[in-house]
Amino acid sequence: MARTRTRDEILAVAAELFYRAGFKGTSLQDIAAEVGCSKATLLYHFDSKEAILAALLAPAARELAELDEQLAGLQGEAARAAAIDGFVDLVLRYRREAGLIYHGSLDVLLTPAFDGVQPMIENLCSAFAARSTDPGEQIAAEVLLAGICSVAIDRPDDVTLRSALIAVAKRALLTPRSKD
Amino acid sequence: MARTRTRDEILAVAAELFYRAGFKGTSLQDIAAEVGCSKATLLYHFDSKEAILAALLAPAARELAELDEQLAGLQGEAARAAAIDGFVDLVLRYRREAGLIYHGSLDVLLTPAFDGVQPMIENLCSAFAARSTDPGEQIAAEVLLAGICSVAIDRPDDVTLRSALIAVAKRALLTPRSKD
DNA sequence: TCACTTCCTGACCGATCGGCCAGCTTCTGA
DNA sequence: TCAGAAGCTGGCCGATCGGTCAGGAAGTGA
Repeated sequence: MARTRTRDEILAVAAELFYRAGFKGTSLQDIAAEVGCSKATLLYHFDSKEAILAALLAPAARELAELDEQLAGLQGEAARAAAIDGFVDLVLRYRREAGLIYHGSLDVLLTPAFDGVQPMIENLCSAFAARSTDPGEQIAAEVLLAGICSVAIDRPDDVTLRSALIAVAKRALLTPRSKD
Repeated sequence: MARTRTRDEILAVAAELFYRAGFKGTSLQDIAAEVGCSKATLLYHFDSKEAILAALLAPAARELAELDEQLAGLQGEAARAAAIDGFVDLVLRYRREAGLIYHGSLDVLLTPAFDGVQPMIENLCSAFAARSTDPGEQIAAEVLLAGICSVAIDRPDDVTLRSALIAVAKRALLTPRSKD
């Protein structure tokens, strides 16, 4: 049973700073100053700066893995619809983490904390594209994935944002293309 | 008349490294090593690391300003159509720079190099939304802007990519909404 | 009370960072 | 030919970085 809330505060502050200033652009001292403790305190609670990042991402990655599992058995439009709903909800629950993925530099993606995430994002993309191999559909899926992550951060109104995100995704991805 | 191509090489290498590793994650020594010169050579050609970033962004920012001007007199669907075409073409011409905007950390946006860019992006967003103040339309516009920037980098095939980006943007943004 | 655990910290470390500077080399045009 | 400009560099600087460590304070339960 933790006796203090310092660990949680570190994570909350780090999430904000990593998002704003980037992982590399945020120093341990930055985090410590914001929390109101020493740098050594951060390193008492976490092994390293990357361990902070990993701990930050763990809950979101866990839920992404669950979504990944749900989608694994689905094909075509069923996969797409489930992916859109699931992903939008996930992004709304983990706004900073999602922003880190798409607003963070690519070097963050190379850290061990992201090891399992990349394949799941690719699976998600495949589901967004209804398992199509058509380049146009794949590109559309990627646009929507990236776009949803990018705009989720700054809008406080979950209800409007959620319905708008789902609506735009469906318009972009669900429009009948049987005439192509 | 420049006697060497060193300055251009610095810019090309910096564009790639800033994109991959972020501005803060790329050191002057990283750039110098890749170019094959000394760090001091970089600083002979550019006043500072940020001056490199500014020089990098200048051409893209110039063209963005031109697009901004073209769009200024347009309303509604005309604004939207012109914005989509213009922006997609701009992004395809400046893939790394566009990636820097959306794949870079927010602290890059706070540098003087980006001073004039932010308002233009907002204008572009307004044009994508056909000047609508409806939150759903604004959100859709932002999703598409971010998404287009995010996927432009890694696809070599301009023709397929261009038509796909324009198509997804129009589907997402142009679908009749008179039934709402 | 006291041994142990948890929590925290100042001081320190070696490495890296952006940038400066004196000086050398190469090129150019009068 | 030569003065000046352009181009480049090794060595250096102060600042910052992630991380280490010995030690102190607070809490806990026997």
